[in-house]
Amino acid sequence: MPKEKYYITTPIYYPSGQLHIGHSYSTVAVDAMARYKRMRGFDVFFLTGTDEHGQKIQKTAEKAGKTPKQYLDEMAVGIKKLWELLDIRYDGFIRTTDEHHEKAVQAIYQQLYEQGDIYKGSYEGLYCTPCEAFWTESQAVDGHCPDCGAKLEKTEESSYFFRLSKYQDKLLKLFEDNPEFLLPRSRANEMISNFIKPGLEDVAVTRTSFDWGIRVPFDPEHVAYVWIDALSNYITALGYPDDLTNYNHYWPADVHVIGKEIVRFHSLIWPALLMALRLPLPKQIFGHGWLLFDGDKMSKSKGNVVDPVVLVEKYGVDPIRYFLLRDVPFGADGSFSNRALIERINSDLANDLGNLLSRTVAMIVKTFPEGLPGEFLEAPVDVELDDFADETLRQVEAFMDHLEFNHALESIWALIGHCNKYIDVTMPWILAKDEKDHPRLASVLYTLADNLRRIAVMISPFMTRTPALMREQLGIADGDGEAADSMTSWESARTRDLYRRNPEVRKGKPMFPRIDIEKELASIEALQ
RNA sequence: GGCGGUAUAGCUCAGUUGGCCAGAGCAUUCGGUUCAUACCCGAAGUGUCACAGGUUCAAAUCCUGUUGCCGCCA
Repeated sequence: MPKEKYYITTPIYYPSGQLHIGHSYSTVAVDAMARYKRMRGFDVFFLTGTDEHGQKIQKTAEKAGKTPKQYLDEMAVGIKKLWELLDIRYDGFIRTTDEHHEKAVQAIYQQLYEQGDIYKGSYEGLYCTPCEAFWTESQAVDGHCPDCGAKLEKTEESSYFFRLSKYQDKLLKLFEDNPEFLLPRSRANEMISNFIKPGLEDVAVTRTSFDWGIRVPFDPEHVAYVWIDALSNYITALGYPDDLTNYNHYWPADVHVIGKEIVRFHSLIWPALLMALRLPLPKQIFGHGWLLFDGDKMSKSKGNVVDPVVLVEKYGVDPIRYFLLRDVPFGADGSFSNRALIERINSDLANDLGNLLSRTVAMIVKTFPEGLPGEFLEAPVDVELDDFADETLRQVEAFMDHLEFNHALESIWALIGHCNKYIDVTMPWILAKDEKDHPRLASVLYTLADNLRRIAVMISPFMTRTPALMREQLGIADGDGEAADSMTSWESARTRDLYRRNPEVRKGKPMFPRIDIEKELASIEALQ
């Protein structure tokens, strides 16, 4: 049976500056989902990339004394390095300056123009001369530029428009017929009452005020302006319109994961564009919240941008991935702070998971240096813990269906808590004292080790290094191959009692050393 | 200004269609334990559920108004 496909995307990021923890957040989330689906046997295509045109890129490059292309090539290298650092395993990385993409965008413009979905008009707005940018009435601060503060002038510019208004009724129907098309649900209400119902206006899709962009084929004075160029990446990355092999296989996307600031473009303009092109629509758009810093929006001007590279170097990939996915309810805004991060690391990773592994392995090594014996005496508490793990797995799967990463992790940690409690109840250190209790002790330790094995599988979509570290100590083979797969695949988490007899258990270093929070915060403070 | 969202323990948040003394995790305090990364287990809490009215036998949950914060306004 051929595998079912799963196509998931991140936004394409705008590299006018270094990416921060907020970008990492979207990408880590998509990576976790992609890893999960791969483990569930899907044929996954995970797309990410960069949006490389526009005036801001042009100016940033100029300031750096580089050509846009030079500048962008360097940025793209940096971004790929960041994803490598965070163990992001994407299948495609599109740059909107890729030759294929540029040609595809031109073809799309041409088609839309020919069929009358794009027409010539003029764009009126408030223009800021120093910034060379247009602003709307509402964006302007007292008639002045919100960026530089210069006085704005009313200006008109010739522009081509996309007939968004024509698709108004179809869009309304789309939202009404598919309550899961745009999540969270509140965003859909916003789109309907804020935009669709008052009446959609056509959108300007070309500019003449800058030239770092894709030339519009039917009018060389104009370059493509963001929407069509950026949004179409989701299909051009699959080869559309020339090479349809991947496109036919993967499109439509199963989910576009985006930040809430671009919900409007993805849920209105993008479907309308696809309708105009007579292509299938994505199944779902998920607009997640923002990662705030101490409750404040991150911005360069505030100087509170959190650099993911620094965090990973300091604390490791898995703690950062864990924090992002656990602490922030996907969909709502979350808050990053050094204190919150360290508290999570200490309580969840060091105390709960790390210590559980540590105490289990230590007892096995101490009492059964030759490995767990084949004969042991099972008790109802053991079965009860295994049942709990079964239920945990079911919950994790249900939560993942709705991209509720934080809840999935919460469930797994409830199982970890249950294991710690199980140790208290069974009191293995007492059993160790008397040799005649050793069969019972073997069962207790076996139950713990087997559940740790299952936990290692369940956390695999979220944490990329920890499962291997756990298996190493538990004496479970890792890596590819059937032998390893039987203990590490998602399906193996469904099955209990897989942990072998006489494993080569060895004590390792603590996976997550406890951090002295006050000292750590003080040293961070000192750096600033 | 318009539309929408949100306001619950020190912190981060759950609270389904209104119904037992309002919950979880973390942090705090106390007790237990000692296999373990001074960890784990247990207990104790603390709350005018933003404010003011209203509907109801009954509201954190519905309605109205006010205030704070947030997003969007092509």
